[in-house]
Amino acid sequence: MPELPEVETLRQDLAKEVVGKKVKTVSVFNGRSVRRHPSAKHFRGLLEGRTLKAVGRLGKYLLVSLDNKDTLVIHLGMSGQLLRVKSPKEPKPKHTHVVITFTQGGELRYVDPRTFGEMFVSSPQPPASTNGSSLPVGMATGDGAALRRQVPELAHLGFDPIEDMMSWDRFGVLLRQHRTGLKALLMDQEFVSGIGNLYSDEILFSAGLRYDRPASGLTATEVRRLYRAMVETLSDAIKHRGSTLVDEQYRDLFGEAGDYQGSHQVYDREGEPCRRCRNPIVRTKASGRSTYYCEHCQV
DNA sequence: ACGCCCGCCTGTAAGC
DNA sequence: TGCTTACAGGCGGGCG
Repeated sequence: MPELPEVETLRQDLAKEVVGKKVKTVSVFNGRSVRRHPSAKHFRGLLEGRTLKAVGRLGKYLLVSLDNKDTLVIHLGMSGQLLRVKSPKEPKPKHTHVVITFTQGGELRYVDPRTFGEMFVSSPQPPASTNGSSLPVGMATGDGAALRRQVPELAHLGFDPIEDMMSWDRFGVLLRQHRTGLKALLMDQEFVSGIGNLYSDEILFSAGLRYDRPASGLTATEVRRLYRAMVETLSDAIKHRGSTLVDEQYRDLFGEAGDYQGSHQVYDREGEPCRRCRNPIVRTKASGRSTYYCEHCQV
């Protein structure tokens, strides 16, 4: 389940490996992976001949800038993987849905068993029209706003917790606008983008807050703890190149596993002792998702 | 506004 | 052992 730290790790790898490369051919083996396009041929046409200029990220979305102002958007969904391969002769894993070959040699492969992920080429919104008032309330100025103009399909996403820093006061104002439970709000991509089931549980443990605390009811101290926990947990996970769980298929661009799973405090640790107070970690259901927390450390 | 459920998918694992 | 069932969950949509 690639979330922000895993996607950021891939972004860094891609920036080193594919920027400057020119797309020679695109092969689509499963049209579902490019379902936003009328046809696989349409997708190929927008990509072939283009040079990759830069790799950005917004929440869980990878944004590969092309030399004609278009952007190749990649979302890994639940089980998506990107693999950099030196030789086309290397055996293709099952569920390889898209292969991009470069004129300089080598391939970028998109593998996705559950096909929840997707790739599409996006064109920037023509200027003129609206002002910024349609942007989400949480939007910081600068990069995030520019990315949203560059990729109109992602305009609904909330602020990126790593790219769009903000003051505690501002974060508190945003929290007070929602009566949702904290976990549901952290996972709401229109509020903040990039956090999924695993990191929401880790962040809330780090902040010492329960998953079902109403977002609008936090004290100033708790707002600061939550903001700090969010930024630090995600940053630590990026430093460790993300989480690869036993039954998860997340791998980096070279097929290597992440390293953060050993640092998990609560996720997938039902019944195991809390690393802080030794009480067993509790598992429950919240909005249909497995939720792990410590009854003693989180209030 | 918000909580909750479904459908989309496949691989894995538990249950009978 | 072999079949069926449950579970994993990102996201969009729908319903109460």
